[in-house]
Amino acid sequence: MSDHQQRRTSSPSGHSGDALPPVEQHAQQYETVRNAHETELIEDYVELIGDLIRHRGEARAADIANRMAVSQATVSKMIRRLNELGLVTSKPYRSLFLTEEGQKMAETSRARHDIVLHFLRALGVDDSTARIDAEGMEHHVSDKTLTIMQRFTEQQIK
Amino acid sequence: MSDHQQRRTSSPSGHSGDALPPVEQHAQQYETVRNAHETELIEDYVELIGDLIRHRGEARAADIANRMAVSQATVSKMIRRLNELGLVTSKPYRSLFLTEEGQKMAETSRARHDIVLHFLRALGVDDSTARIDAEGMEHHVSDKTLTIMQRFTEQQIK
DNA sequence: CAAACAGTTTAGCCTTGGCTAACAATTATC
DNA sequence: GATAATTGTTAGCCAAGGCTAAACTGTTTG
Repeated sequence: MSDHQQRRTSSPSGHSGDALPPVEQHAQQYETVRNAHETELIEDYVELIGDLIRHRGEARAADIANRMAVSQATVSKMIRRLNELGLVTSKPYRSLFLTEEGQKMAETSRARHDIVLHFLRALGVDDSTARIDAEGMEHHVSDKTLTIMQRFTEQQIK
Repeated sequence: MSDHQQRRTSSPSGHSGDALPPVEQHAQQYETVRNAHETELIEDYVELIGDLIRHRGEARAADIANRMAVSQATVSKMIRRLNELGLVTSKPYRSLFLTEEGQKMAETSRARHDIVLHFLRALGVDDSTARIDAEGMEHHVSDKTLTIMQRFTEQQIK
């Protein structure tokens, strides 16, 4: 037990910033972030594969490596994982396909990504900054917040 | 080279979603995210240590472990890294202190965190969701966007 | 003041996600 | 159609960030 002692009930001296959240809530914040990190990369790959298929007609490992700025070996290894996870199907030396589940994930990711990106632009962020920020943020925005962002964007446009 | 072939200049069929960004830009997005991930955890630890010191008078490994929902062994190992990075000083079995540099990092992180958190609340996100989202988002929001968020929050309040 | 307990550290393990180098297959080119 | 170039795979390395179990230190308390 013990979040150490509980002397000094309120904040000690006149410092800035909010109070510390209760331990359980605080712990949950960090856990949520760690969980997001586990799926994040997977989603990025799947999303990119989906985008490549949509925009170029096929997804090849070399393209993925280029666009992710990562070695082909890394992509190859990752594809094996995606296979094991049942997200893509692939025959050696051939281009990739998404499974049902993979397509669903790609779709969800892309939708989320778009909402965040459009939101940032609606907020007044320039395009290239918005793209970079969106890429990082998308995995950490809850559905609730996503909904609010979407509403905001629509209002801004109308 | 080659982002594979460039046939099909514009987007193929009437699909939704934005076009793919040019390879270099796309690659940079992913690189930025990867870089953020490297510093992210470090910043979280330093920020939390700073918060504990500010709010409780001291930072002990057990508190960190509790609040991060992580084992003490993990914290211990991390503290060694923070030491090597010159961010904290520690004597064995004693509580932690931030170096000059560590304090600067804690301060910056906290400021960023607060901006994002207050922004989300100003947007209309409920407190506990805002806290969780802020924790994940803070490391992926550029300075430019941060400025815009801050402006937004101020306007909302006034 | 000795024993029990709480806190810390160390050792050793695991998975992820990078990398390079070497090799294999496919595709393009002469 | 042989050879060169491109693309894909495999093997083996590394660091980061988790974990558990065991050993050690410091503090509290009977």
